[in-house]
Amino acid sequence: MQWQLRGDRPIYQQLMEQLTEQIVSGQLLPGDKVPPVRELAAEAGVNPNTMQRALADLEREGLLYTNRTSGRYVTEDKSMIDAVREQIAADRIADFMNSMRQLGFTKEGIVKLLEKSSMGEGNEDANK
Amino acid sequence: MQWQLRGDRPIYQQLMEQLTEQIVSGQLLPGDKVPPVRELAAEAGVNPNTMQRALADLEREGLLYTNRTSGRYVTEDKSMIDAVREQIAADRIADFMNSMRQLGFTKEGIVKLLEKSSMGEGNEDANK
Amino acid sequence: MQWQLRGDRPIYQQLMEQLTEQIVSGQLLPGDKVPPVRELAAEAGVNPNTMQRALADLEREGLLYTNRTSGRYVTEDKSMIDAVREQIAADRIADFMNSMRQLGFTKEGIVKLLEKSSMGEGNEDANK
Amino acid sequence: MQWQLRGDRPIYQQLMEQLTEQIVSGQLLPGDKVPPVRELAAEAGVNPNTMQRALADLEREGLLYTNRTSGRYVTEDKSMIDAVREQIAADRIADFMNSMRQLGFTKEGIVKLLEKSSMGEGNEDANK
DNA sequence: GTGGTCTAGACCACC
DNA sequence: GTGGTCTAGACCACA
Repeated sequence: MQWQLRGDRPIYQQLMEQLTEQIVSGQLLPGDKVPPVRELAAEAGVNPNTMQRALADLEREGLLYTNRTSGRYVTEDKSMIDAVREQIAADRIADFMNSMRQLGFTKEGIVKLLEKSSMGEGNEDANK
Repeated sequence: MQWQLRGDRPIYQQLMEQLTEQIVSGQLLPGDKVPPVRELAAEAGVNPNTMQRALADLEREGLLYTNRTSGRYVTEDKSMIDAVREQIAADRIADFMNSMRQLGFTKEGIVKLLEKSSMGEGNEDANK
Repeated sequence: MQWQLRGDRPIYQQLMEQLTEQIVSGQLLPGDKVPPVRELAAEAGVNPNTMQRALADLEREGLLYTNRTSGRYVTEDKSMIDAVREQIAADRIADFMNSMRQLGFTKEGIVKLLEKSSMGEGNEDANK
Repeated sequence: MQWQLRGDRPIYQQLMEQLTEQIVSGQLLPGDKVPPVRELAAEAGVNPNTMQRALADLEREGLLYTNRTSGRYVTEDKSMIDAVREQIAADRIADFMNSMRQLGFTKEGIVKLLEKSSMGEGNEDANK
């Protein structure tokens, strides 16, 4: 996994976001084992405590669970993962719409532009 | 005008972007006088040289022009402003679509969500 | 404030419990300023980070809130404090009842003994 | 029998308490033979000397007696067992009441809560 | 080898 | 001076 960290926001937050993206986008599937804290920390180039905090916070959110001695796993509650994905999508849509409106576009105008735009194929299952 | 500057990218670039946004969103109209460099620089809390560079670059792009004796003005070439707005919009749409696709959404799914979303009223004139 | 810490459970948990007791018992009133993290940490003889964690967790629970530069305060939501007190009371009652039942007492027998027992005066307001 | 031992208090004390609980709760009846020291020690995972001390102390209290040739037995003096149970109950009640009063409850409030609480059925015979 | 906790010490933003 | 974050390094329980 590749990590993109910037100094302008708490690192643990960025780690949480990127791990969440891995989960909601299906790169980490329900029930999958998450690599050990120390391994992820080394990968991301952060202190193990920082990664630990990110994982613990995701656990409080319900996206992960810990099996004390065997490691951390992605939740098997697909509806929770779906809910998180829908929330993230809603946030991004709101940001996007505001940004476009700032440029003087209306909702209808945006939809028209979007329909003309090209895009690679997504996962149909995600659009329930 | 309120300026949002961050230390992770060239300041003059951010100034250019925000001035461009002012122009394409109609907060600065074609032919409007742009405030003096020193005034803008003070407002933004940057060195006048930095603001000067941003304005000069926008001038090279054609969005501004200088009347040596009376100051800087927004271009009166509306088609150029429109072209810039369309370019910015296209970039934002591409970013947005990629980001949504990463979450597992298809173009059709995104359009559906967008149509359901609420948004304040935009300027119809902007959607030529 | 006097702190009682034992090595058999996480310290931050014990700190949370004792701070919670301070709040639900009215020794810290709604809106009261909580002493600075570093001061509490020194008082309790723990690392500031450990006290910080306890306070941050209480904040997530809603018992405290932070005013970024001026310090931490007890929530002014009295109903939340009441809810916590009722929960703690319910837990203690359950433990007590189980322990007494283990000794062979029935609920009626326990109530009878309790009525005979002596106790200092409590705060009537707490028994709404 | 399952033993719960912690490192923060003398082991023999904890053994005494748990054996006493067995007796006053009727899991060991008056006149019952107590298993051999070595067996109990093995069960509890403690040194036989430690278990021996616990049993000797209970014997001094009168809850056990030794028949030099056939082993240790629970006392047949039911009134002594009852007295011990009442003492333990009184202690637990006092602790409980203090703890609840600390939360701001009055004796009357506690009794009310207790009456509302649910509890499995106890042994009526124990409430003389 | 796993996650969990704790300490010590540092730096930052904010006002 | 306040809370917030991060690093480095250590120790623990558990299986």
